[in-house]
This record gives sequence, structure tokens and C-alpha cells, in this order.
Amino acid sequence: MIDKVYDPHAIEEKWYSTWLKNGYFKAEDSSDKPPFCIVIPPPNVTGALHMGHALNNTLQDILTRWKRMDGYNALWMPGMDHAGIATQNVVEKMLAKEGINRHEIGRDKFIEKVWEWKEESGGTILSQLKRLGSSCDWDRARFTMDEGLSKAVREVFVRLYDEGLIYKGDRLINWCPRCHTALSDLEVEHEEERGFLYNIKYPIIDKSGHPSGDYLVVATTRPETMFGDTAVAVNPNDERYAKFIGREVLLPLTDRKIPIIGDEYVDMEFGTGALKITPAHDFNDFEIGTKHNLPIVKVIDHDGKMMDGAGKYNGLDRFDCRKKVSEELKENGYLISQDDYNNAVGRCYRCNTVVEPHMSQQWFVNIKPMAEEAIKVVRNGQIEIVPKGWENTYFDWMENIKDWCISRQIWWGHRIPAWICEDCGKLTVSKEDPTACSHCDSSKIYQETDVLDTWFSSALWPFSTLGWPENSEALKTFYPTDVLITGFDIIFFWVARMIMSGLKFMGDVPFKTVYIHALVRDVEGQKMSKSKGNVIDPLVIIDEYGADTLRFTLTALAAHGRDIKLSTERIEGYRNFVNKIWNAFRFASMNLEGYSDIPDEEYLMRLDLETADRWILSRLQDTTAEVRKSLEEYRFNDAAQAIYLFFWHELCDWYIELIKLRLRGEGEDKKSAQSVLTYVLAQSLSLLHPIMPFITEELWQKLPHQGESIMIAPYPKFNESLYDESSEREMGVMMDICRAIRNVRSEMSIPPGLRLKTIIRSETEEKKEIAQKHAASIIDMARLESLDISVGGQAPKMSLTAVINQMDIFVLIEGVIDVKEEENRLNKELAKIDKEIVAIDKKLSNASFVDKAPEDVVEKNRARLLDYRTDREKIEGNLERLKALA
RNA sequence: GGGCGAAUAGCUCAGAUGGGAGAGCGCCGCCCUUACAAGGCGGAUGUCACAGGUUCGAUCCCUGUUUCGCCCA
Repeated sequence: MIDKVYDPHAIEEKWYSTWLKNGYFKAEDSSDKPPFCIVIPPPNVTGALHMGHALNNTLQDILTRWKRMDGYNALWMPGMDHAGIATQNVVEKMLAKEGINRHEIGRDKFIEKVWEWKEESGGTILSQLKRLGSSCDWDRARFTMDEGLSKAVREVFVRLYDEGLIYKGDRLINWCPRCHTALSDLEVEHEEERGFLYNIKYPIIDKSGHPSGDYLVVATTRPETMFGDTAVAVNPNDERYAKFIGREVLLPLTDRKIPIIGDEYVDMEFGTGALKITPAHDFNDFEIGTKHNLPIVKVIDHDGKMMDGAGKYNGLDRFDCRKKVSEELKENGYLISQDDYNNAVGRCYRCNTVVEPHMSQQWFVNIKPMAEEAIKVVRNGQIEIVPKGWENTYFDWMENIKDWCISRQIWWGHRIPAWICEDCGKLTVSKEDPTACSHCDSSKIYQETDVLDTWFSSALWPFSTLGWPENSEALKTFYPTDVLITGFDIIFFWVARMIMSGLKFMGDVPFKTVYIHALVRDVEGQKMSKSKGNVIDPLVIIDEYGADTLRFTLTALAAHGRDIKLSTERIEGYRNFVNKIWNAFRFASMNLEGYSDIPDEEYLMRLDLETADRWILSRLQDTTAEVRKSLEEYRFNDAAQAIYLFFWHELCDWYIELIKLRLRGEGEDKKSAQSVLTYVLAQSLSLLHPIMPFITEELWQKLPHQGESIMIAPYPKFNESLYDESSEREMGVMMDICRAIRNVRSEMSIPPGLRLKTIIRSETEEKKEIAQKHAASIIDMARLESLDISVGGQAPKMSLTAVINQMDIFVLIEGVIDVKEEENRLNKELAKIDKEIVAIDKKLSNASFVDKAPEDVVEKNRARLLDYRTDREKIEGNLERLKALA
């Protein structure tokens, strides 16, 4: 006898290792089967599995398992990202504990250390993905720093450089003073923070070079940058200030004089309408500065410390300097006010340090030409983004794309394949390490020290992992891949860049569909974060409830366009579903003793099936179609719900209850019930398998089965010959009768154990026959003593009444009925029906409705009205008799 | 400031192309009925944010308003 409660632990381990051992996850480089391919969004080598990964990978596994069962040569390509900055940070911290600074040991030694770290403790996330049940083809796992992928990176870099799309130049870029590297625009996270808006007096100089007594007031959130000011700008249309354009102001706390310039960029409404211009430390100011040929004065260095331009503040941290400067300005009467102010501060996405606009020499990709192609393929439908709403976000960004800063001043990553010549100063860019300058042939060349943005290599992921730049079999078979599943947070970082590079280097889209899923939040809708302490750890959930429960929960909640608010209550609810499945099999196993057939469709057709059998088989077809359709449309939650409702509320609540009588007996009746039960359970398991791989395998193995594993068994298909509408109608009537009787019993507080005689009076022969046919079931399901069914006939005196489907149901009760209570109940029923009648009547008496609405809609309403009226009369009759009784 | 999305039962959310408002959890009542109390049966609860418009008919389409969230600047 199996346990009452499902225990996932041993089962999950057992089956995962079996699957691995038998090579079920492996795809073939070439095959007669149609290909299906998903590339994993490579998790960071430093990463640990969080709920976002759990959702993301559950969805990928669902599709992969489904397609595999459906006869595809399915490849789910796994791997990891080297995560340049994040990984370097981790290893630096580790070394710091040993008192080692990376500069002491040097670049080569440091990189060696990173590889050591990677081998020892990197990539724990991959084993965590296995706990989730992920059916990746692990033997193919790739790492962005692998030799092959590094080759792809060089190939791409050299080609883009040769085409003039990669260039090196002095630009203002985002600089992280802690990571000591440039960042791309995307790697800076902006958030509103509390700060101050400082209003500072800049005295205007008169023609003789002395303070004129007039002054401009500039508003700034960063007074420390004033040492780098090279102008004050006002709007030439501003009547207050236009007259000062061309004059100079004295930069407070210094003896520098800077010009007052006019530029329409200045917002007259904002602050005082006068803007200090610091080209070296602000992106907008840089543009204005360039336009007006202003000098660029750097006053903050790469550590975020003030430079000598800041006079006595030289060497002071920028934030300390801000304080000191504002104090000094105040003391000297330059500070007019310091107001509370919220402004957007940019922070490093890896270490959260406030990012500094920083002048430096960097490498850039002119990405606009590629972006234009990438826009086209989404516009013309070669790539479909699901849900469609995200296309707007994609277009918006792509249309306003700026050059991509790809150089990083760190050590861990793909070193830029460019060599600088000490003699002629020119660059040699090459796939292979050169020995001499390609311009002057000098051998005095040294390699660029910068590495590439990590996303530069992940942009190549869909083809580099398949073997590119070699023209491998796998590449031919699986590119373009089918679908990419990811979160919206990396649409720009990754998705857009993969599309651009796929088109550029493969000449084709990297995938046909992009499915963007939701963010997993906590129960209050807050982002999960360690600092908030609201993290639900997927591994803890797997330990406590099992991977199937976690997967089903995430799937059931994965609705389009809405974030997932996850709670343990919700998880428990679906744990109960897993347990329900377990117990349905527990029941089956107790009733399938001696039954070892493996029923298929033909087998079933040879049996003498009852209505209930045909009904559940028909419901299964409907469910199968619904699940398939939902999966095709990436409506994972609908797929989950369809199967949940079917399994629990049709199979368990009705079918299994109904066949209990037959299973207690012997003979054909029993055998057909066993056959249908076996078949429906097996099919349900297959339907469920992509979502719940473990329990379905365990139970499938326990059922009579053919083949080695459910995961390579065929996925159920809609089967026309098992679809049976008439059984659905018939069962509908039967179930309505049961529910009506149960309702009466419950409402009138009849003890569940008390079996009562019941009479059904039908208006039509048809329904009488249905009731008659299912009398035994109704007696069983509604706990009756006996059931008497006829067309028409006398109403019994002492009874509780129900009206359903134009049938009178009389539940005979001994002793006295509480007339008052029964009257109330019937009146309530009447009121309900009256509401419906009024609504439909109103519709039908509207001439233009009857005139303009489609015929079938009108007809349906007429029929409904008639039914309601019939029922109403019956209830009224029952009410009359009740009153007469009293 | 620009853009996008959301508003439906106490809570979390489904409601493809307009035509009888649904689920899960929670709640109330009854039940340890030999698969499952992580269960069974029954029940209550909704001016589908607000105001207009289109339509025979609007939770759904259009316009505006309010509130909330996200992205970009």
C-alpha cells in the first residue's frame, strides 16, 4: 500500500538520475525528427537560483519536454555567462580575505585565480537547475569564456572593426568609481533619491573685470562639480538674462572667470533658469560644451575623488567635497538656499556605487545600422514578441539607440583583440595574436588592456553555443532556434543584441519567438531582495514541497502581462493538488489489482462503455485540446488550469466517485471501469508531465505501461473518436440532479447519513430516461434510499422540493417539515429566477434586439426564458402546496 | 517630462474575436462516507475604478478622469 501523502524527495532524485543516465535529455546533431531548440538565458557563473530563474527555467522545460514528447529532436542548450564585473568582484573579495590585492599578483595570476574559483565554486546554479528538473542537454553546456565562444567573440569584433562599426574614442561615459570601469548606459540604474537643490550666486563681472554687483543664481544638485564649470548658460529667450549673454561670471571659491552663454536647451522654468555647465561631469553639459566649444575641465578622478582643479579640496571624496563646498559657499554668502529635492541618481548595476560621468578613451560599437535591421524583423513578424505589448518597448529603445560602449577596465573577460604599436601608434586588430604591427611592421606592440562588455559575448549565444564560427551540424540543424524565454529586464541587454548579431553574422533571426514572462514578487507585490528579507528561496520550497509543486505553482500563476505575487499559501494550495494526484493513484492501485492491460483507443472502443466512461474520455479530449492550444500560445497558466480542473473536478470529483460501485462488483462493468480509469490516468499524466515531471514519471511507472519513461512517451493528442457530445449532455443532466438533491439536503440540514426516498417527475420522456439510466448513480452520489422516476404524475404531500432542468424533484422526509424555513428557501429560489426572467424578457421585448442580434443569440434567449418560466411555475406550484399543507 | 501597463468577490488573479460574471485561497454550514481532513458536500459575497460615447447589446471597443505600478529621460 502506498503512503497517504506524497513524499517527493527520494522520487525526484531517483528519476532525475535515471533520465540523465539514459540520455533522454540529449538531442541529436542531425535527425529525421523536426528540430526544436531553446537556448537558456545563461545564468551568471556567480549566480544562485532565485525565483526568477525557477520561473524562467520551468517554462523552458515545459516547452522542451512537451516538444520532445511530441516527436521533436528537442534541444535545450544550457550554459553560463562569465559575468565579468560580478565575477571579478567575487574573486577580488575572496582574495581580499587572504590579504591579496589583484594588482599585487598581476593580471595573469589573477585570471588564473578566477578560473580556479570557477572550477571550484562557480556554477552551483547548474546543479540547482537540475533540482528543478530541467531537461537540458548538459553535455553541450557552454561557458562564454570557452575557447569556441571566445573565437566567436574575436571573429565578431574583427569583422565589426573592419567594417568601421567598432571604433575607439574619447568620450564621456558612465564610470563606476568602485569597479573602476566604464559601464554602458544600460548598466546604470537610475532611481529617485533624496538630495538637495543648491541655489548658488555667480557674480557677474563688469567690463572692467570687477564684480558688477549683479549676479546669476544657478541651481545644481552637485555643487562639487562647480570647479569644472566652464560656462553658465541661460535661455536667449529669457528676458531676465538675455542681456548678460556674452558677459562673464566669477566662479565662486575660485578666481576663474567663465562666460555666460545662450542656449535654448536651458529650461527657463527649472530652478532659476540659469544653468552651470560642467562638460567633463555631466552628459547634457558635455553636449552643450561641445556645441559652444567650451573647454573640458576634469575635477573628479577615477576614484571619485576631487582633482587639483578643486583647489584645497584636491584628493577629497566627491560627496565629502559636496558638503564642504556647500558650507564654504554658505559662509561666503554665495549659497542662497539649499532645498530638499529628489533627483535621479545613477548607480552601478553590479555594486550600487553612484556612477560618475567620466571622460576617457573607450571602445564603441556604432550599433544603429544593425538596430535598423533588427527593427524590421520584428515589424514584419519574422520574430514575434509575446505578449505583443513588449514590442513597443523594443521599438522605442531600438529607434533611439546610441553607440554602445563595449570596453571595460577590468581583467576578467574577453580581452579586446587590438594591439597598439609603440612606434607608429596605430592599431592592429586581428583574430590571431599578431607578432608585428600591421602598419609599420614594428614588433613593439602591446595588446589593449581592456576587456569586452560581458553582453558582447552573450549577444552571440544562440549561434556561438552551436559551434559558430564553424559551420557545425548542430548549427545547421538548430539555427534559427525556436523560442527564447526571458524576463523583460534583459530585453535591451540581451534580446535586442542577439537579434542584431544574429542578423549580422548568421544572416537570419536567432529565434522565431520571444516569450517575455513576468517578474516574481512577494505577496505584497514587492520585488524580492535579500535586504528586504522577503525572498522565497526556490530550493527551500523544493525541499519542503517538492519541485513539481513549485513548478506547477509558477506555471499556474504565469499569466501574460502581470507580475507573479508568490506566497506560501498559494504554494500549499498546489501542493494539495500534487497530493490529490497521488491519492487518485492510490485509489487506482487499490482497484487495479490483477489488471495489467495497457488500454489504447482501439482497446477502449471494443469495450461496452457506459455513459460516464464516454463522458470522461470526452472531457479528456477537450482538456487535451485546451492544454495543447494554451501551450502553443504560451498561455502556460491556462494549460495548468485546464488540467487542474479536469483532474480534480471532473476525474476525481465525478468519474472516480461514479465508478466506485462498478469497481466493487465483478465482470465487464468492472473491467471497463478499470480500463477507462487506467487510460485516463495515463493520459492525464502525460499531459501533466511537462509541468510536473517527477510525480508523473513515478506514477506512470506504477501503472501498466509500455516504454521506458513517460518523458519519451507520446504527448496526448485530441482524439475525435473519443469525443462524445451526447455523453456530456447526458452527464450534465445527471450531475444537475445530484447537485439539486445535495443542495436541498444541505440547505435543510438533513444529516448526511440519512438516506431518503426521492421522486423525480420529468416533463419529457428524454429526461426521464436519462434519470432512469443513471438512477443507481444518483442514489449513490446523492445518498438516497430509493429513486422513483416518471413523466408527470402526482406530487407527494410531505416532501422537500427542488426544480432543475424542468424536472420536479421531491425529497420525501418523514416527520414534520419546517414549513416556514422551506417557504423561505423556495422564495429565495423564485427571486433568483425572477431576476433572470426580467433581464431576458427585457432583451426580448426590445424590437431592435430581436431585429439586429444574430438569430442564434435570440433563439438561445428565447429558449432560456421558456426554461426559466417552466421552472418558475413548478416552484410556485410547490410553494402553493406547501402553504396548503400548513 | 515621454511611453507602457493595471484597476473584476475579503485577498491573489483568469476572463482569445462584444451576447448567460469565473478560479484559487479565505469565509460560513454540515461530514473522520475504507484514494485523499493536504479531503468531501453545500453556501454566501461583485453598480467588473469613475464619467461619457459607439452598439440592439459593453467587464470587453473608443474618449476623458482618478489611483497604482513599470520603463525611459
